[in-house]
Amino acid sequence: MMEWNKLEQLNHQNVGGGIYVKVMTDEQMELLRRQISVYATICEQLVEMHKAFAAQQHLAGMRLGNLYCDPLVTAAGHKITARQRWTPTSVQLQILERIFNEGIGTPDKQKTKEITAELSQHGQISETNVYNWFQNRRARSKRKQLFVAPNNGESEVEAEDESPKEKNTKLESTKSQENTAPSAENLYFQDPEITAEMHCVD
Amino acid sequence: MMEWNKLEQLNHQNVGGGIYVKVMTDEQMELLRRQISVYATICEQLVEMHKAFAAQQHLAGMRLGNLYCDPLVTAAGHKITARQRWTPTSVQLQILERIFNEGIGTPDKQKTKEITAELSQHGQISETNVYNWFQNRRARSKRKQLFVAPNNGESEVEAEDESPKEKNTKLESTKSQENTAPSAENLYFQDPEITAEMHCVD
DNA sequence: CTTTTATGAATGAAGG
DNA sequence: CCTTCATTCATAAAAG
Repeated sequence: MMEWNKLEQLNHQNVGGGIYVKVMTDEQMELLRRQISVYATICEQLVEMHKAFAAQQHLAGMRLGNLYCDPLVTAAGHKITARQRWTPTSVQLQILERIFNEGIGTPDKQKTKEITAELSQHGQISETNVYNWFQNRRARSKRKQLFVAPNNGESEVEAEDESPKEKNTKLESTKSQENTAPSAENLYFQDPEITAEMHCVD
Repeated sequence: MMEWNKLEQLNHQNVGGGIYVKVMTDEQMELLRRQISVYATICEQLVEMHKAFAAQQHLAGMRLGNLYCDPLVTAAGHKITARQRWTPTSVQLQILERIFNEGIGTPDKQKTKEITAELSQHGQISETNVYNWFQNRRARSKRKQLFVAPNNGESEVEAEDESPKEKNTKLESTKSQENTAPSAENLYFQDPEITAEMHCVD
């Protein structure tokens, strides 16, 4: 497969002392991840299909057992495609949190650059990371309030909270879009449990 | 299996200009090849098995075709979960992506209608969806550049791109949309290039 | 090691 | 067109 040959030729980098190593860009990494993932999905589909056929008629003759058990595949299959993600260091987190609180919440493009610059002194980080962080922080902070607000207030339910329980409720804000699937499917949606399972499947 | 996060930590190399890139050792490369080839083999075997079953009896009910062609059907035979919002099928995505790249970026009212018409042959979709998609695609592609642009360039690490042609590649065909469980069947049949490469892996 | 939770990232849609 | 919000997905970290 040429792809790798090409890779080899194009991605040899002379690192410092004159040693050549293979280098992959994020894009290439992503491509690989996708390719593998495609196979993983195909395998799953085929396996399911086979099960269906086999069950439908007791053709237990051809077992897939050995295929499933291949050490290289089981469990490893999908993990391979795992993708890395940024994780803020505690220092970075403190700073971000501080900025978020004092901050007036809306870090514009310029501000983002500054923040990124400051944080990069404490570890790897990119502007995108900062951008996403604030985006998520804001969204989640807001969502938390929604769970507290609906309550008449007074009493006690202490703000703080994080009561993890109700947090994951299903806001069934199903505003159906034009393409929502047939009504029957909606039933599935009502039950968080099932939904969760389905997510696991894919 | 090998974790990428670890890879990232251990294999980040500071190449010349201070840019970090991911590096793979020959062993890791080899491991990847083996893993991919395992999938390739299993897929082939499963396909063969399925053909055998299918031929053996015309199971009208479960057509292989349906599974492969309907992007909405997921692997496990699980019904598609109703979505709150439109999600392009992989076929639609490919087309959109293609139009975006070749296209001159500004789909006017008329153009949008045409595109919508074409895409609706591959799944539910509305003009609004198309409109939003291009809007977002453009905006994000642009933002990404801004985040990257400030980069002084320097070592332009790696091969990647720079295909002299144009910068469409650069945009973000890069990391993108692939979060959704890839509809394997579609990619499989529609991207011969990838398929071919993978078969050569071993 | 497996399950659960927290959270980084992706993306359709809405606002301005 | 650009920015922001809402929702979802995947995964690192934490819990069991």
